[in-house]
This record gives sequence, structure tokens and C-alpha cells, in this order.
Amino acid sequence: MCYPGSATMTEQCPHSDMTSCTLPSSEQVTRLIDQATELCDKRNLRFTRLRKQVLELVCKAEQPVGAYHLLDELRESGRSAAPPTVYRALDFLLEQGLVHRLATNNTYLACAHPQQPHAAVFLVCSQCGHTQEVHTGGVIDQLRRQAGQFDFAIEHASVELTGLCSRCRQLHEQ
Amino acid sequence: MCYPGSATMTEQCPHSDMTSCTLPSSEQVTRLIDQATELCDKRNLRFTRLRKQVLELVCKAEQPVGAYHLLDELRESGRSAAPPTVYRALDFLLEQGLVHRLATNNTYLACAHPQQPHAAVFLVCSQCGHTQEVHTGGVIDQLRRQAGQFDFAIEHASVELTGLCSRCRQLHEQ
DNA sequence: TTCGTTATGTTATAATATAACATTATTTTA
DNA sequence: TAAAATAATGTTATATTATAACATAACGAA
Ligand SMILES: [Zn+2]
Ligand SMILES: [Zn+2]
Ligand SMILES: [Zn+2]
Ligand SMILES: [Zn+2]
Repeated sequence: MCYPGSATMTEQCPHSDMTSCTLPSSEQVTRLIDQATELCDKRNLRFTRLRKQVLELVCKAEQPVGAYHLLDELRESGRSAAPPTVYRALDFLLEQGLVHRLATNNTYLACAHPQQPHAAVFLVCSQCGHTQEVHTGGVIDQLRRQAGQFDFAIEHASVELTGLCSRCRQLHEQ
Repeated sequence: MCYPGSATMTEQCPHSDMTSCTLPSSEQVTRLIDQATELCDKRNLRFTRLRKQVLELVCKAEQPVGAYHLLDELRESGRSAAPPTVYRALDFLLEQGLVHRLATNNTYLACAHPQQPHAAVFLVCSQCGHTQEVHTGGVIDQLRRQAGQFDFAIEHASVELTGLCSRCRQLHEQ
């Protein structure tokens, strides 16, 4: 996940150097939470304690996390929680574009650019699990055009690329 | 799913007219099975009765099917079957590129062009479930380039576009 | 035929997600 | 403010998807 602020939200995410984002700093998490708070406020939605807590957990995770991992963390935090607890919170966050869900491994990660709705491409490392959200408008536009040729109107694009990340490739080549 | 033979395996699948493929004809199924037989033979792999039967079921389905649906059908056919029965057969077929798995809805569909390995784009109708495999080399190439900018080596691309198919859009607009 | 390998059968269980209904919290309206 | 309506959460049960582990059977090579 790449965090806003440190770079423009264009093609090149700050994530191109992997080290910089393995462990999001507490400031970055705070920033995302602040953005979410503002965004929910604007939309007249309740950013409840539970929803905030789940978003925080997702943000703090250095990698996409599973729902049941979040459930464990909620319980460890002392809160009474069951699967619907976390799934409902995740559903809310997904609807608001604050998190993304990766279909290929059933995990959730914080959106790097929750400001505007967008389709994203995810680079998922099969070795270390590190996952990077990249915004390549060109790709999505091209997909939309191609789908249009088949008279198909895209509602949601799931583009998940699995492979070796830079670091793992280097380690692997040695 | 679009069937080979009726058109070249390029951008435009025969699938662009949806009606032509809702119910694959028995000839088309036979053709796919024959291709699979040949392909396994070439690779010195055993295209066992179970594997053939599962591929047939996937081919005959007019839409991508779930593993447990296949399991039911296997049982209805009189065969003793449990989840591993179908998952193992599906794993084999996936490895050989004879079927694809859709991560967004946990379903399986026969590959339209099992001859050569490929990355494909899937157009999944959220209304009727109809799913079309399209081969737009351009998209995959572009994805590969974009990923390359992040020093990322793609092993597998999952590109699944959910939306309204031509027919459903027409019905919807009225 | 014998042996090693591969595939399948079988039972149990893991992992992911939702249904249904009760309770609590919040907002709206009177 | 009080009552009613709405939204969120708690709670229990269950559905859905997938795999682990070990036994048996089929197959292929020697
Ligand atoms: Zn995003
Ligand atoms: Zn990696
Ligand atoms: Zn294919
Ligand atoms: Zn449709």
C-alpha cells in the first residue's frame, strides 16, 4: 500500500521503493484515518468506533489481511466480536472506497487514495505477500474500451497481478 | 465461453453475439474434449475418466460453475465423489490451462483456447452471470509493461471485469 | 510379476462468508 | 424532552469454499 502525501497520486507510487512502505508509520495511519473521518463526514455517514478500529487495523497491517485475522485482533483488543462484526465493518469501508478486497487471496487492504473513486491494479507478490496498489489510468481506460467493443459496461474491475516483487526477485536470482 | 473453430483466436471472439454461445452445442463440447485429449497425450499426462468427466461438465455448463455444483453433478451421475474429487480434477485442468478459475465468484469455466497458454480478460455479467473470455493481448502486454516499471514480474494475471452484458443492458434500458 | 508412482476414495476439518433475529445506539420528529 | 423511526452492533447458527491426511486402487516401468 502506498501512502498519499509523499508523492503525487499519479502513475508512480512512492511504493516503487519497497522499503519505504513495509511498515506504515503511525503518522501515515493517522493521516488515512483523518481522511476517512473527513470523507464520512462529508457523506453524512457514521464513522463509528468499530469502523474506525477496523480501518486502523487494516492500515497498520503491512500486508493485506484476512477477515478472520482482523477478527482476532478485534478480540485481542478486548472488544466482543464475531464474524459479522468484521464483515459488516469491511462492507462499509469497501462501499466507501476506504479499503479494497483482493479476490485472489481473500484479503483486504487500505486504499492508498480514498479521495476519489477509482479502479486500481494490484501487484501481489507470491513470495512475500507484499501488495502494491498502482493507479494506471491507461490500463483501466483500455479495458473499458475493449469491453465496450463487446458492448459490455464495466461496473467493477478486479485486476490482480501475481508475481515476484522487486526484492523477492533479487533474492531469488542470487 | 467462446469456442474455437468458428473464428480466429484473436481480439474478436465469436462471443460478441451472445446468443450464439449460451448453450454450447454437443459438437463444440466434443471438440473441446478432443483438444484436451490430444493436449494431454502430447504432454504425457493422464486424461482420466474423472478428469474428462469434470471437463465435460464444465464445458456443458452455459455459465461458470462452482466446485460444489460440479460435485453434485458427479454424484448424480452415479460416481462416488467428495470435495477432493472435484478439486483435484479442477487443479489438474487448471494446471493444464483447460479451465480457468474466476476469483471474483469462485467459479470455473472451460478455456476457449486451450492450445497455447495465455492470460485472458473475463467479462462477467453481474445480472445474468454470463461470462465471456476475451483475449486482448494488448491489455496483458500493457499490464506487463506497467508492472515492469515497478520491477514486478507477473506470473499470473487475474483480470475480471464485472458489469452488464449487452443483452442485460438492453433489457435494463427499456 | 514386482515395485514405484500416480490417481482416486474417504473422513475430517479448515477457512471464508452470510442469514436471522435480538439488542443497543443514534437520529428524527412530535 | 419523549416517543418513534432508523441505523448499527451483538449473538447464534449455518452456508459456502477449500484442504489435510491417510487408505486404497490403478497404472507404468523394470
Ligand atoms: Zn485505492
Ligand atoms: Zn516479495
Ligand atoms: Zn483461456
Ligand atoms: Zn447479462
